[in-house]
Amino acid sequence: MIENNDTSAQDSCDENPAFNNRHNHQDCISSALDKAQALCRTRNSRLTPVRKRVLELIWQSHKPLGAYQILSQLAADGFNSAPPTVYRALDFLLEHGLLHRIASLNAFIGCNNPNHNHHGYFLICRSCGSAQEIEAGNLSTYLRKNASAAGFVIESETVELSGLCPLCLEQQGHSQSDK
Amino acid sequence: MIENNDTSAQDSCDENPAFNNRHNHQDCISSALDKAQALCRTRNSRLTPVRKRVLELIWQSHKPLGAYQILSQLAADGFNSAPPTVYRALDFLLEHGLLHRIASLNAFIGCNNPNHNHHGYFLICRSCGSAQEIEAGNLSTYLRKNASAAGFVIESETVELSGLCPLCLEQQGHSQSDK
DNA sequence: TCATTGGTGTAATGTTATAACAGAACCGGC
DNA sequence: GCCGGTTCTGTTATAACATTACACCAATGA
Repeated sequence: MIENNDTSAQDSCDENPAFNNRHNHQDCISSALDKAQALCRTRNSRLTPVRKRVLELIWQSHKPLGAYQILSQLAADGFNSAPPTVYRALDFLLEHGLLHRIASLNAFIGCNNPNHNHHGYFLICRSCGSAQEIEAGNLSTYLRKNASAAGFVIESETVELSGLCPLCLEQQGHSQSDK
Repeated sequence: MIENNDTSAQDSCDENPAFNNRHNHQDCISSALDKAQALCRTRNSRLTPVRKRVLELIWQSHKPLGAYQILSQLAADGFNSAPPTVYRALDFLLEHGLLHRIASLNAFIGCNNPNHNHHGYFLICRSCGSAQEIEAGNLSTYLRKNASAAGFVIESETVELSGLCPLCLEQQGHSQSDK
C-alpha cells in the first residue's frame, strides 16, 4: 500500500505556484535562472544566450510551452529561429534537469529543482493549461515494486495527470451558480 | 512474431503476454477481435472493414504501432490509405476502449479489457518495444488523494513506465556473460 | 422516397521533430 | 599570440505525426 508522509519544503516559489495566482512569479523566474547559472558553473557547462533565453521564455508562465511557440518568441527577439536552434537548447536544458518534457502535450516546462534527481510527476489543468510538478515520495517505490512482479525494471517514468486545477474548479463553480 | 505452437504449458492469454514469448499469440488476436465484435453489437456500433483491419494490425504484436505504420500496412492490403482513414479508425477504437494511445511513443496498442473501464498503466520495454498494460489497484486512489491535497481533480491519467522487460534483461545478461 | 446520419475518399495543410553538413566561437596547450 | 580540437550555431531539407475541409456514398427510418 502506498502512504503519503510527504512534507515538501517551500522555497521562494510556494508549494504549488502554478495553481496560486497570488504568488510572485518574478521570484519563480529569477530563482530558476539563478539555479541554472549556478548549476552550469559547477558543471562547466555554458548557459549561452539562446539557452538562457529559452529557459526564460519557458519560465514566463507555468503553462508548458511547445517548441514552436518558443521558436516564434525567439524570432521576435531577433534570435535565429530554425527548429534545430530550439531543440538543441531544449535538449541541453533537459539533460541538465532544468526542464521536463510533457509527453501528453508535446511541450516543455521548467523544473525548479534541477539538482535533486527526481521524477517528474505532473498535474496538468485541461482548462487553463497550467502544470504543476508534484512530489509523490512513495510512488516510484510502489511503481518499481509493482513492475518487478512482472520481472520488469523501470528506468524512466512518465506520470501526467490531467484534470482541473483549484482555480478553474472555483471559476467553474461560479459560472454554474451564475446560470 | 512472438508465438509458438507448443500448447503444453500456456494459457490462452496469460497475465503478461507481452513479456512471455511462449504465449499463443493467435489467442490474443482472436480474443481481442471477438470482444470487439461483441462490444460493437451491444452498442450498435459498426466494426467496419477498415476498423476491424486496423484492430487486427495493432494486435499483430504487443508492440505499440504508429499511425503511419498502420497506414502502410493498410495500403499493402489494398485499403484506402490516407491519414484520415487511419486516424478515424483509431478514434473509433479509442472511444470504445479497444485501444490505448501511448503518448510517450505516439503509438497505439490494443486493450484486451475494453469493458472494464480502467486506467491504462503501461510497462514499455525500450529494447524490444513491447508494452504491457498493468493493473495497479491502489494507484489511482493514491494519485487522486495526492492531487486533491493540492485542490486538483484528476480526470485522466497517463502512466507510462519505460525500462527493460524480463526477456531483454535475460538477453542482456547472456550477452554480458558472452563477452 | 427522401431526409438524416454516419462512414469513407481525397487534397491540402498544420504541427512536432530530426538529419546532415558547413561555419563560427571558445578554450587549453604551447 | 596561434594552433587544433571541441562545442556551439546557422541553414536547408525532410521526416514523422495529426487535422481540416469538403465531397460523396450507404444505411436507416419517418
